Amino acid sequence: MYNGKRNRLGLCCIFRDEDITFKSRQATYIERLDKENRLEQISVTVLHNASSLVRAIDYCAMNGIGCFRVNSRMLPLKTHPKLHYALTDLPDYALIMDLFETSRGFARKHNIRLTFHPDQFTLLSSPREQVTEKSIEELIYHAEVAELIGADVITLHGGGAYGDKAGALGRVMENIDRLPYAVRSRLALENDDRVYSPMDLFPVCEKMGIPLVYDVHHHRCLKDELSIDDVTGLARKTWDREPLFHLSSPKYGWSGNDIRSHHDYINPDDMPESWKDLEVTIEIEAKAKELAVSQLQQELARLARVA
DNA sequence: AGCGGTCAAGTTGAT
DNA sequence: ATCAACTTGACCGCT
Repeated sequence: MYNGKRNRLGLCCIFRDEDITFKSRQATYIERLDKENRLEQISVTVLHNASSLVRAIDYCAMNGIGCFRVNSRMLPLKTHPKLHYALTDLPDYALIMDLFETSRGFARKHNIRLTFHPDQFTLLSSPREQVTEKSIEELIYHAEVAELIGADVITLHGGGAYGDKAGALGRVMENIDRLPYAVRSRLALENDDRVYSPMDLFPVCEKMGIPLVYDVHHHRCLKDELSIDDVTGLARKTWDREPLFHLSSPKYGWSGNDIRSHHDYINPDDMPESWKDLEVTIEIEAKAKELAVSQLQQELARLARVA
């Protein structure tokens, strides 16, 4: 860990300069192949991704990065309605499992926390049962990979409000009760920047025993009556393990007309002072990826020396 | 090799 | 009505 601080910074999904990549496949292309070729193409892609995951964790270990968020497309098209497959169907199944096992062991050895953040199509608030069913399937897929590689968090947003926040959150709670243990034990809810503030989500978190991922940038975009330090304290209490927070800086500054889009780097002033000495994981959502994490590590270390 | 159009999926709010 | 934004641009066909 850098500078003796107890918090750890996390890198999200991809690298900017480092030659570590994750691939995906397009459904329309795969669909045109016959069954054998479909599995072959997907297998090669998954093998590449699993190998990149090992390298990503290694990079984090070598660079004092304590957390890595894993791309949801690790197993591309795994939950596609027509193209879905089982890991055991893949020709490179054994190799892939070896690499996942290596990832898990490596992450544990170097104390690198692994997380997931499923995409915007995964939500538990929709009034449409079909959407909910697909979402639960998607969550089960994430949990399957999470078990294999040893990831402990799957972060979701509240989703839409549909003109009735209380009703939507009611559905979220009902649907959390439908989740299998592998999902539920990893699920966390994150405040977003236009619908659900921390204040909106705390009651759900409390009732359901689900931790809150506190995104301070979103909170600055969508304020409620709670201060940053209020939410920091309340969010920490929702975790029975190390809390997970998110941090980013606005691309055009706080006085720009779009404060929501993310900057390439983090302005250290945007890091809440109270976070600096907490034992928490802070995922860095910045376009420059590993360069942004590295720069923030250095800035924070420098500021700590000055102070 | 490089370029432009396209990509499975949901919802919101700006234009 | 269209589109960008959201946790991440990457893929594919054509030249």
